[in-house]
Parts: sequence; structure tokens; C-alpha cells
Amino acid sequence: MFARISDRSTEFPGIFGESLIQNDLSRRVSLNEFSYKKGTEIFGEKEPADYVYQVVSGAVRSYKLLSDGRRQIGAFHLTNDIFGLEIGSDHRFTAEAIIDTTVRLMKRRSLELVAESDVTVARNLLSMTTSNLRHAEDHMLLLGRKTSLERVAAFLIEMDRRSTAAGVLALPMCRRDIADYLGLTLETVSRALSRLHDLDILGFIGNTQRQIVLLDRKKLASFDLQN
Amino acid sequence: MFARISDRSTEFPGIFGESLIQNDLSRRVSLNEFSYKKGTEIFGEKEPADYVYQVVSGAVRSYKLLSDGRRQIGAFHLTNDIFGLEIGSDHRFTAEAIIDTTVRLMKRRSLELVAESDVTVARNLLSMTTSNLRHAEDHMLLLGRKTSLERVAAFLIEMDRRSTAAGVLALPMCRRDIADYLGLTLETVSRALSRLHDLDILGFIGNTQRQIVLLDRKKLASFDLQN
DNA sequence: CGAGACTTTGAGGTGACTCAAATACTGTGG
DNA sequence: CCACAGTATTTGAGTCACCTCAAAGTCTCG
Repeated sequence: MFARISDRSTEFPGIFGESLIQNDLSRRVSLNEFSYKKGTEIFGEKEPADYVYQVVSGAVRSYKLLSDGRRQIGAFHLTNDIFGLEIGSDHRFTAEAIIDTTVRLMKRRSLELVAESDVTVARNLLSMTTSNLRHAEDHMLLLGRKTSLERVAAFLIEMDRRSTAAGVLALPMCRRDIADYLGLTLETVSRALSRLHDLDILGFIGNTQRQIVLLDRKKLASFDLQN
Repeated sequence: MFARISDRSTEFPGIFGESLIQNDLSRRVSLNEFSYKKGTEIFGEKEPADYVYQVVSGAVRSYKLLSDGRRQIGAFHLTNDIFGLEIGSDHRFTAEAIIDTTVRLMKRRSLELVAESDVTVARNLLSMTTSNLRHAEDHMLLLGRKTSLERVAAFLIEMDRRSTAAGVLALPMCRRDIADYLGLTLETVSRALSRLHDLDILGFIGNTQRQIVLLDRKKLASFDLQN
């Protein structure tokens, strides 16, 4: 379930892909898999960033908290996504497993050593950081200037784009997670989804509220203004 | 006026600093200065990113627009700040001079060539991108979860930190720019500033609304919650 | 000094939030 | 396989922070 291949999945073969895992380079890095139960923390904000992670299966949320508990989720990490890569010494987000999740992890130091000699890996580090930057820049526009309906539409379109399962969009995260990603409350997210349902733009499947069918991608896209 | 040295000003000597301009490397890159009148565009979103820019004097805003005109400013660039650096082929923001501004510019291709051989420059490219990413991540939290007063307080603290002039904070941008940076309206920004003024946290100087004195940085900081 | 731009302030509106309750779903244990 | 407890979602009603519209005040610069 929730099988997905991120749009970033094939962009960085030099880091977690075949070139490190299956060929000679694999001996240069320590590479492990680790599993986290639903809701558990993978790393905390401001902890030393000694490892870089890749989602093998499951889903992860990265977030920041204000001292009074307000939360802003910066990104969701789905199958094959790489996360926790920092240039500074510490993590700048807390990462938690949204559902039971298996990650592959490697020592950051090892990665840096490889990057020293392997130009491809070094370029991929920059490329990944840029990819994260682009996402954050687009998300600033969403958070600063879009309406609730536009945010939810944009979210569905993003998840649809990152999803491989052609038919149904199976969301691993709850309404509160979506809300904290979009800068809304869970009730507002729910109302927006209901409204899109009423407009025959999406449908809910069978016995779960986490499975969504996009009935009219064109109409949906019309709610997500171009920038 | 508006003389400032960004906190990033001395971080990247390998790109625009002495190492490129005054020593041997300077012959490898084409480096020019160019001036823009207040309000004019330096480059547009989606245009090819052939140049990288550094503010010599003045101030620049980088923003995205929605099709109906809503604007989100992603960053302000002050003296010595580098902007317009892209890894992909196109700019992802429009950049405009806020006041009369002089920039130093260099061909991106030249920079990339230098980066090939000079590890320091390559590392600085990554370092700058990371710096931008960190700013965007923090700004997502502000846009998604902070109140208007917290946003304005955070803005003043950021500008104060980036300012060298110890006493007065001379803002080059108008209320609308601040509003579009903070995801608010200009009236809400004005009301927040008035409120901080009433609380004796800041003062306005003489005959301009752009010069602000931070009377009580401690109290101001208490409005900008930690994350 | 005067025109135009910018800022402040007020009054009223509204989209999203809060609080609350009903409904639906999930996983567990009998 | 069903009942139940706990969690998640939806929906409604009322509130509020911020927005919109409007007008007056302030600043800049020729």
C-alpha cells in the first residue's frame, strides 16, 4: 500500500541508487535499513545530522514547532525520497514516521567523503538541495497568498503528481498533517475536500477517508492558480 | 544611506569576493557593474538565468506572482547579498530594484567553470543554496503559523540583524513590500507597527516613516516565538 | 508650494478559526 | 465475526484576526 515513486526518485543515482549500493562504491559507505513505528521520531530538530535517510516504504513528515505547539510541516517524504540531508551540522526539522516506515540510512560523513572524489555525487548533493529549495519557494507562495481551496487543490495535485498509482490517491497522512502542511486547520481542510467532492471534482472511495479519486484533474487544476 | 552589510556578506569569498575580483581568478570571469532605477526589473521569473548578481548598493526584492496579481516576496537582498543564483536553467523569481540600485554581475557559465576546478567556489555554491534554503524553511513557518504581530516582529528582528547601522533601522522597502513578504496586507503591517510603537517597543524617527528605532529589542523578541 | 505617492486610522465585512457534537473508521480482543 | 474503544473525519454555529474599502494625514521631490 501507499506504493509510490517520487518524482525525485530517479534524479540522484549517485547517492542512494545503484552506483552506491550495487557497485564498487558501496564498500565505501555504511548503509543500513531501519524501521520506525507509526508516529515515532526519526530525528529531532537541532540534533546533529549524522545520517542521511531514504524512504524504502512508508511516509515521513518533516516539521518545525513553535514553543506553544503550533506546527508547520515543511515536507512529506514518500517512497524513494531522500530526507535529512543537511549542509550545516544540525537538522533543521523534526522527522516522524506517519505510518510504519522503513528507511535506508547512510553516514553523512561517508557521503561527504564520496562527494570529495566523485563529482557526480557532489553535483547530486547540490541538485537535491536545489530541489528542496524550489519546493520551499513554491510553498512560500502557497502559504503566503493562496486561499484554503487553492491550497488543498495544490496539495492534491502535488500528491497526485508524486503518486504512481494511477487511479486512487491513497494519502498516508491525516487531516491534521495536511492542515499543518498547508497552514490551515484540519476542519478547513475537511471543508475544502467536501466542497471539491460536492463539485464532482473528487470522490472518496469505499470505507476509508484516506482514499481519494480525482474525477476531474482539469477542474482541480483550475483552483490551483499558476504563478 | 541604507548602508548595510548582510550577515552573509563575508561567507562566500570565493565567488564575488577578493579571490575572484582582485587576484588571478579575476581574469577567468567577466565581471561588471550595472545600475537599475527604483522600481525596474533586473530579471524576470522563468527567464534564462545567465547571470548571478551581487548588490553593491541599494536593495532588491525577489517575488512570485499569481495570475491574478497576488504577490509573494521571497526575499529582500541588501548590500553585499548575492541573488539570482540558480541551479536549473531559469530564474524562479522576478527581481526588482526597490530603490536605485547598483549590482555587480557575472556570467553564470564563468562561475560554473571556476567551480569545476576550484573546490572552494564549488562549496560556496552549495553553501549559498543552503543558506537560501534555511531562510525559506524558516519563512514557511512564519507564513504558515505566525500571527501578524509575530510576523512583523520577526521582520524587524531580521532586518536589524542584517543591518550594520547600529542605531536606526532604515528600511528601503514600503509597507506593501513588507506586507507581501509577510503574507499580510499593508494596513495590517501598519497597524502592527503602530501597536509596537504604542507599546514603546519601537519609535519612528523625525520626518520619515521608513526610519525605525528599536527601543526594546528584548520585548520585541518576545513577540517572535522561538521555533 | 503642489502633485503624487505612501502611511495611518477607522468602520465594516469575511474567510478561516474555535468549539462542539455527530458520524465514520480502525484495530483489538472476545 | 462482532463489539467496543479510541482515533479520525465531517458538519454546524458562532467568533475573531485579518482583509477591504474609505478617508485623512504625511512625506517626497520637482
